[in-house]
Amino acid sequence: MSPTEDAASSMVTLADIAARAGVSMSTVSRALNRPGMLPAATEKHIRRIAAELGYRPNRAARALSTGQSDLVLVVVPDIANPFFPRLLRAAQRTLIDAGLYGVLVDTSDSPETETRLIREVARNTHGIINMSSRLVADDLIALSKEQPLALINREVPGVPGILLDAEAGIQAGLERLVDLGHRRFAYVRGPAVSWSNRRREEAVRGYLARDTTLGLVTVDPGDSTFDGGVLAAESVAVSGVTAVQVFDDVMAQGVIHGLLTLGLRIPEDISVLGCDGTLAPSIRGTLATVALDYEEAGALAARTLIQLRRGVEVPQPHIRVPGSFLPGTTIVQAPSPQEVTGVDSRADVPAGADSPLAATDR
Amino acid sequence: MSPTEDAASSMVTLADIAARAGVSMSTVSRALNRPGMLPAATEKHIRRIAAELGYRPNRAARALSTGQSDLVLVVVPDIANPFFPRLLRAAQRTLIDAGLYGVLVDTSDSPETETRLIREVARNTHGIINMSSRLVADDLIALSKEQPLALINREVPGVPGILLDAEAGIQAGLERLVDLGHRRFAYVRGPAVSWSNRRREEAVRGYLARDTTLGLVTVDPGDSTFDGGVLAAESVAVSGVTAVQVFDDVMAQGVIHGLLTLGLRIPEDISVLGCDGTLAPSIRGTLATVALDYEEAGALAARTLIQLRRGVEVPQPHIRVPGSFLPGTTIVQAPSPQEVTGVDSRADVPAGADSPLAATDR
DNA sequence: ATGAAAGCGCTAACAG
DNA sequence: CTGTTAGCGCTTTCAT
Repeated sequence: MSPTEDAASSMVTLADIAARAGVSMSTVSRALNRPGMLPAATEKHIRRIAAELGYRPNRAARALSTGQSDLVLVVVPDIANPFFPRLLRAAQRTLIDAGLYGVLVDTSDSPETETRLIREVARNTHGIINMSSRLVADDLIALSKEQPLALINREVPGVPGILLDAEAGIQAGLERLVDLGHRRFAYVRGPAVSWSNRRREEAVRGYLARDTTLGLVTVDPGDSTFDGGVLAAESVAVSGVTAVQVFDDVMAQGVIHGLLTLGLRIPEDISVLGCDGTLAPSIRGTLATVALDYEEAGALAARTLIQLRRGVEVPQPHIRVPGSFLPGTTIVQAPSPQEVTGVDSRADVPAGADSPLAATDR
Repeated sequence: MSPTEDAASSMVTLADIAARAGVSMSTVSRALNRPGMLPAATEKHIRRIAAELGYRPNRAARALSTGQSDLVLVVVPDIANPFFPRLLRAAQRTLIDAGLYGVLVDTSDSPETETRLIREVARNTHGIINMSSRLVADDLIALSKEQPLALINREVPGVPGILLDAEAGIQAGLERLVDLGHRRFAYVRGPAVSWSNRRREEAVRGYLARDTTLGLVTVDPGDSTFDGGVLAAESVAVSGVTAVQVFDDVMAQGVIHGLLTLGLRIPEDISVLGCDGTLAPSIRGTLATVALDYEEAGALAARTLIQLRRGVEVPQPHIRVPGSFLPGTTIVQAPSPQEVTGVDSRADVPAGADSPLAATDR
């Protein structure tokens, strides 16, 4: 059979059912939307007829009447960034199960576009799931006062947020590295504006601070891409570290590529730890990384939003979904001590061609 | 400023503008929706007031009145499959520019779910973009009679479709391989149901048929994943080929992994050519592949749908968007002839552990 | 327990 | 050229 009813039956209206059942429209409406309000017999009768006729509510009419849409705006800076698809999938499935529909909007990483599109689209939605928003906190707070708003990877006071927190995974990875004899580490940064980046650097810094014999160098590439990683590799190479934690997997691939090009061996000379687990399904068993629970986080965001739509106060506004260490072949025993070179300048230096020098900062 | 108007002003209605402008609602409606119908002066005046008040149309009301929604259903088998995000992004941007909104639905690769969700959601949308649909042709034909329908990677008679056609890229890649001295090739298949897979195999077969000295072996893994690729590697290894075209990049990574595990060298012993270019932004410069133009295809699908919504007959129902060969380090000179082993069984054999034997089929 | 009726915001005849 | 009017399909008082 055809996947939708034919044109005629898809236009079945409450009035049609009412006529057929010999009751009024309001009765039909009640039977369908307020289970238990009517005598069980009539309710069942009406529901049967509705089913027979293949009735599907006209959402626009309902929205107009109630002033409440079943549309949820889902905002993403870049759908093609492998960080988002699994989140989207989980959120979308949860929404569908609740009878809600997600309108997907890609903001091209631009706060202006984000503002414009939200303003344009949000008029006709009820609820927003905003992933890795590029807006400033104040805008998000203001937005959350107009409409239910659930954030992903933003920690804004008073606004519910789901946080994909790599800390535990990063620290487990670092622990493994320390056990393997590594003492000098680099962290290659991601986008400065990103909550994830700040959080990850904190995690690295926090873990290494436990032991004063451990050293950290941070590298600030211009660009959080594969190419940025390639560039960052120069700084990593001269920094004398034996292990590097990179902001995400794509950059980590760039770092590896860059290090190999510079004549270093991976992992013999330098161990590399990525983050996100986005490449795992495609290129398994190579890059050690931190796997994030996208399914859980996406579903949580949707569930939070559904609560907010219902007017339920969300008790715990910020939920952290922990990531876990995913071993790989890019991590091995630290090279023997005499091969390790120390560095001791102090300021962070961008990994540009001119100043390919990284610096210790603790 | 806040990204949306405040609650009060976001509820500005046509009547408000009419009152403020001292005209009737219909005049306002005309000024806003039928540019040029009114005297330029009044139109401008009304538009100014509307802008001042921060008017945003209530789409539900408009939909109810016109019987036409500005929602477009976008159906995808699996958002997390890297084949789709860039298509989605392009389609979504084109839709937004046309004032339309995409409701995203993921069918979990299941035709049943696809049918159910389309039936449920399509009632309230006008137009469907269906990517790599799992439905049978008849269902799609039926669906296209109820609502504008644009397909991606499905070739269904009478239904407009955009086809990401890897043929040209595959053939350019094969040509390169032939120039490098390769004579015996394998094709590792993707999902049997997939249009892409059939088309790609055809492309390989068609190209190699030009020269009777060229041989082809096909391998049928159980599963179109990284692991399927690993399994397929066994058959590839024993087939005596020196070059292999794999259905897609993810499987190609699996094949490479499998071949390496079996002790073969890549690319010295076997050259590998992937397809899709999905891994290119993350792992550049390694896998030779066929880059597809997702941006063009996604935009074309959206534009086609927009035409259909306007009642415009689409002249050329099936548009092929050609892919192009993307060189990589997995392709080199064929090993010297004496190293090459021939195979000459004839039937396709699944690449299972029990029968790790591939077969020549032309 | 059920029906009648008003109205959500907008569009589209139909008048003037 | 512009205003009046009647719905679109549904929910929701308010009566009965």
